[in-house]
Amino acid sequence: MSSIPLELPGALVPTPRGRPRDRVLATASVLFYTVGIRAVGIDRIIAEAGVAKATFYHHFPTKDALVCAYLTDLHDRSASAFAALASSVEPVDAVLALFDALGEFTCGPGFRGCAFVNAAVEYPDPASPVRAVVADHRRWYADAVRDVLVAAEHPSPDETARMLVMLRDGVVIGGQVDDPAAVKATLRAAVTALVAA
Amino acid sequence: MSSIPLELPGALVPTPRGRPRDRVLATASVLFYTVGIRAVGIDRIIAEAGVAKATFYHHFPTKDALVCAYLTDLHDRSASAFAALASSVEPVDAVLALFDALGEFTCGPGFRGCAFVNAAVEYPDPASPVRAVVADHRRWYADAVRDVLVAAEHPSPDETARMLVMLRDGVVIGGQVDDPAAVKATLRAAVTALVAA
DNA sequence: CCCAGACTAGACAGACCTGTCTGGTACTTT
DNA sequence: AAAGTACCAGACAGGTCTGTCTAGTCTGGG
Repeated sequence: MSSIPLELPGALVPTPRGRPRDRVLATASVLFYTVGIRAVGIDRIIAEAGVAKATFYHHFPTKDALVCAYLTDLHDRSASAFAALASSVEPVDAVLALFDALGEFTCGPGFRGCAFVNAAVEYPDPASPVRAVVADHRRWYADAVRDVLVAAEHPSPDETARMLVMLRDGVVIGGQVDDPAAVKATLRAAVTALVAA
Repeated sequence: MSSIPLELPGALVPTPRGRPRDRVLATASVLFYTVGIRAVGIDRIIAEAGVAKATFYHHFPTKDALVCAYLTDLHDRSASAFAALASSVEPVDAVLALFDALGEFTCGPGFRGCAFVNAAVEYPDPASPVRAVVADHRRWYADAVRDVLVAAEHPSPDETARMLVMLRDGVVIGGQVDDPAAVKATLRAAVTALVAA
């Protein structure tokens, strides 16, 4: 999920400087997103963050806790970006603006899909704490899209929001696995079709 | 991808009996899909398949080769199921029938999303052989949906097919991460909206 | 000054990973 | 009968994983 820009850690957390905990989180965010969560070990994270292992385990009790912190941090920044973009345009234009931004985002350098979906794939157990963070994020996103439609006085905001969430997921997967430019080209027609329905 | 039933190995390959190579492939298919590819080691696969390690490496040179075989096998069965379903109804009804089946599929027991998308998430490098199998499958699926629309004499089969692929990806993700029943309920409205557009 | 807490470096345990290799059994084909 | 092949069991190598632990350094507040 996370819908809009600010989902890509690499583009947002380029500073590996600061306090050790922040360095770990920033380094882990980039590595988890670009390489995968299971594919990155603690040793690599602490080496690239320039932090001792004991310091890492002082701030994060387990690797899974770091994964949760990574996703929670990303959610906070995504929600801020969403709110900023949605409030910067007229309510009627907000949906199109948000999905235009999504199309640009998927075509950006280093795009590797939705960090939350990817995390869910790597954590198949729905009872996992990581999945709880993912579920929270997805609930927020669905509600946020619905609120935008309500503000635009759309006649059926609930069902349309659910369809737009589906579309967003499809765009993110297509941009990750297929050709992002082709996905972006198809996106606008699909949005207008669903909003008009 | 893989659109329709027959993507879930567990429901299709319940027989761990047969020749050793088939036992390995059947066991690996279930484990890869339900637990994840990186999360399952060779030792577990050969133990559950009842096969010696040397026999495994006699049939599959590496684990990645087994992953490719798993996806290729799944693609073959998915394509057969797709063709069977598409040819069993009138061309005009084929799209709805296919997406109805998809909705049922996502609500089925043990549904864990699209095996090809999940594999792509676990193999971030687009140059990986696994990603090549995934890309082939996705090309096939997009073409197959387009062909169905052409047979139904849809006025814009190409763009509509691209939108329907997006929708399919969204449905699969939603069914995997959110509530499958809710996704299924939204699906039909989205299909009709996109096909009518 | 003193001391608590954050930090560093790095060894260590115990488990797991992929892939190789040895040695032996059983079946099938020539 | 002989040979080749498919299969079995399991040790082994070399590496990686998470997480713990020891031991020592640095810094800021009282």
